[in-house]
Amino acid sequence: MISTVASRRHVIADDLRAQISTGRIKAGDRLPSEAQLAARYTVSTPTLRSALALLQAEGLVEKVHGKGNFVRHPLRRITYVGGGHTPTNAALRVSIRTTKLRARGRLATLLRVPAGTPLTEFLCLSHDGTSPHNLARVYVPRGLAPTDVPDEPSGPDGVAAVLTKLRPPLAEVQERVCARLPTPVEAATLRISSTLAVLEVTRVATDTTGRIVEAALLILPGDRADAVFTAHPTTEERTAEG
Amino acid sequence: MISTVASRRHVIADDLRAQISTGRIKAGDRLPSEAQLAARYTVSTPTLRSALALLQAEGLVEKVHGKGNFVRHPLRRITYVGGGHTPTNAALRVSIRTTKLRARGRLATLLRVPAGTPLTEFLCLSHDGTSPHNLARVYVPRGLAPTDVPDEPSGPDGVAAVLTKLRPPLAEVQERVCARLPTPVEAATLRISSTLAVLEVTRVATDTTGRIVEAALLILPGDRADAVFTAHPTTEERTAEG
DNA sequence: GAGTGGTCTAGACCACGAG
DNA sequence: TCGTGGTCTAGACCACTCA
Repeated sequence: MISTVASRRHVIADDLRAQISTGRIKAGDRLPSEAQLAARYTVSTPTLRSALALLQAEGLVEKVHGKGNFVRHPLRRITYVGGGHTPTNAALRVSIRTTKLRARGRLATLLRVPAGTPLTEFLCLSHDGTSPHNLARVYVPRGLAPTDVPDEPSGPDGVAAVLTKLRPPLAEVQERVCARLPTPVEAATLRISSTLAVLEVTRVATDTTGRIVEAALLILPGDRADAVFTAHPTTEERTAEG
Repeated sequence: MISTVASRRHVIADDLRAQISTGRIKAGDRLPSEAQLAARYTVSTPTLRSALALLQAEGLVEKVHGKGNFVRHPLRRITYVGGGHTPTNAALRVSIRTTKLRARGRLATLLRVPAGTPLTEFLCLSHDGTSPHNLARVYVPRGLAPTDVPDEPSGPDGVAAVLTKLRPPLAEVQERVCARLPTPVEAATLRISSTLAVLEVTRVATDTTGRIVEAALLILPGDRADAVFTAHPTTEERTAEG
């Protein structure tokens, strides 16, 4: 066996987890201070903190510097639907920042354009209620639809319209998914613990001429997001693989 | 700004990371002992250890109790191809354990069968060289193809044959992907740090009659795995969404 | 300023691996 | 037995929040 006598932090984490899931500590509640908890469990503060770290990594507890440890609200699950469907989730509040830049390194490779190609970046942060729920960076070559992409799209609808215009000729959407820990910036933006895994979706859309018209990098918090992909092998494989 | 003066552990982690990526410390090498490193960086052991924890979470360093910290070999990337393709990767060594069990809770829901339905579980552990590279649990209702599923399939080929027999009538494959930290068992099985995120793929295959013929739970180590899904919206959406 | 978490120290003791 | 990592302690000092 790996575990000898179950380390103290796990015992404490299990106890707190049970109290949270049974409702003895409710969502939004502040936990007792770390000093109080340490005293209650008769452990030192570092040990108590390492127990809380486990709960943080599960997304169950959020630490707020100077205020305390809080039980997170049970969050609505996020389902990312793959296959090039437009994510027209009207319930979300989306803030978008548009930036012009030029393709470099990884981005140039993704879009299969030479380095230096002018791009438009849409940096989208979706909010569900008060908490951020996903982070998306969408890159579109500026040469593609120059008149369709205004410098300052009028809010979410503006960008949605732009993206929809790119949609009809789409021929292939490839989505690459990986799991990793967030970068410090991502953790701060999504307000998640830096020990909570994220789901990263890299989406590349190709039009009928084989040209890449969009690359998107989506970051979804792992505690409440999953991505769904549906395939119909019998119909699809006839065309794709004979 | 969040970071005031970049905590010591990050400075140390950055330094070690640079030494590893520039080749000054080579793959497979043992790092100096934690006590030596702590002395070199003039920090206490807990601080030094927390720096190593960062590298562990990235999959860059592996700790072996009683022996030391080792730089992991750059690992071949694993690409899981979605869409119901048979993963016929002959380069992998696969060990399979077959178990008979009955559907309960989550499994019954997944397979849409009543609780108590007899199932066959294939627990597959793939190895690429010496290190484990993915963990799969495949569940097939026993009532489906009773004569096709022998009690003890003769190694990988036996199971591959079984799974292939289930393939022709497949109508839909749905794959749900999420990111999370591994369970202690998964971490031990895959020999990864419990702070290294994994990619979990839940695959459900339906035949032409709408019955679920297979549910699979795949666990892929996040440091080297990603899943790829390809869709052809213009052809697919005509049939799926009109 | 009082209370909170964030980071770090200097050391103790235990468990594992190899000789 | 010895060197390694694994866990824990009892405090120190700093940074943030709020009154």
